[in-house]
Amino acid sequence: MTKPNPQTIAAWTSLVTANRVLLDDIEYALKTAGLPKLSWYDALLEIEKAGAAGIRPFDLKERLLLPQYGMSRLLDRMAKAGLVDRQDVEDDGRGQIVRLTQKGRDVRQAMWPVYAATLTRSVERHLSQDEAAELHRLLKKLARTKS
Amino acid sequence: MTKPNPQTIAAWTSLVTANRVLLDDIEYALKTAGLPKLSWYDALLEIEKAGAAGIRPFDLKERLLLPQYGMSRLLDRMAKAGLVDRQDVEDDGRGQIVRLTQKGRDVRQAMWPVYAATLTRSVERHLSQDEAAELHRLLKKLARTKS
DNA sequence: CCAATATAGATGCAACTGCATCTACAAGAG
DNA sequence: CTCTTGTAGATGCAGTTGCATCTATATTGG
Repeated sequence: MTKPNPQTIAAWTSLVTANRVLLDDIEYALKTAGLPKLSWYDALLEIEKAGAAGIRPFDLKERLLLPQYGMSRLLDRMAKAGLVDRQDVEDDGRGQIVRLTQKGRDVRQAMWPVYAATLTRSVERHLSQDEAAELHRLLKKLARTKS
Repeated sequence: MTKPNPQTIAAWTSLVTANRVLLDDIEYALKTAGLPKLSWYDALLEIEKAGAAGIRPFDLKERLLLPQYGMSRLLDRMAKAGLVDRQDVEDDGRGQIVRLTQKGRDVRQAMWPVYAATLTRSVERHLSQDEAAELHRLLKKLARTKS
C-alpha cells in the first residue's frame, strides 16, 4: 500500500474544508437573495460564453464536470425556468443546441454581484493577491487530469 | 458592488475544480472496491477519535460541517449498517452518545488503504512535499471562519 | 413553581443525484 | 444495404439532501 505523506493529507483535508466553507457561504448568499444555486451560475456562464452559436450538452458537461444525466436534468430545469432554449440541430439528429435566453442573461447578471461580493469578502479578507495567485498556481497544477 | 480581483476568481475556480476532480477520483475508487462513500469515512474517523467516551451528534456535526438533519440521517444509515451505536445519555434527556462498533472500526480500516492510495496518486503525482505544505498553509488561511 | 425561550434530535415532503437502462440516430464493416 | 457498434440524450427508480417543522427536554427569568 502506498502511504501518503502528511503534507498530502493535510493539503487534501484543508482543500475539502475550504471548499465547503466558501461554498456554503456563497450558496447562503444566493439563496438569501432569492437567486438560483451556484451550479446554475456556472452553467449559465458557460452557455453565455458560447453566444449565438450555442453549445451542445455533451460539450457543456465536460466543461462543468457533470455526469451526462446531471447535465440533462439541469438543462431540463433551466429550460423550464425559461433561462435556456434547446433546439434540435440538423447536422446530428441525436443532438441539440443550447442557448441562453434573455431571461437567462438577466438572471446570470443578477447573480453575479451577490456571488462576487461574497467571494471577495471570503477570499480577500484572508489572502493577499499574491497568495491567491500562488494558490491558483498550486491548485491548477494539482488538478491537471493528464500529468 | 465589491469587484473581486482576477486572482480571487482564479483561485476559487481552481479550488472548485481541484476539489471535484480529486473527489470524483476517490469516490470512484471507493465504490469500485465496494466500500462506503467518503462522507462515511470522515464520520467514522471522527467518531473513532472520540473513543470509548463517544461523541454527541451536535458536536460531530460541527466537526464535519454538516447540517443537523444531515448528521441525523447519516447516523441513521450508519447505525442501520451496524457501524455505529447510539445510546441515550442520562445527563441530558434530549441527547445521545455515538460510538463506533467493531464493525465500524473494521470498515474504516478497510477504507483507508483505498482512500490513501488514491489520494497519494492524485496529489503526489502533481505536487512536491513543499508544494503540498504550501497549499495546506494557504487553504487553512483561506478557510479560517473567524478572520 | 410556572412561563418563555433555547437546544438536541427526528421527520414529512419536495428537490436533486446516482445508477442502470433505454431510445434514437450515426458511423463503420462486410 | 444491413448488421454491429458507438454516441447523444432521456428516464425510472432508489437513495440523498434541503427546508421547514415537530417533539422532547433543558434553562432562564420571574
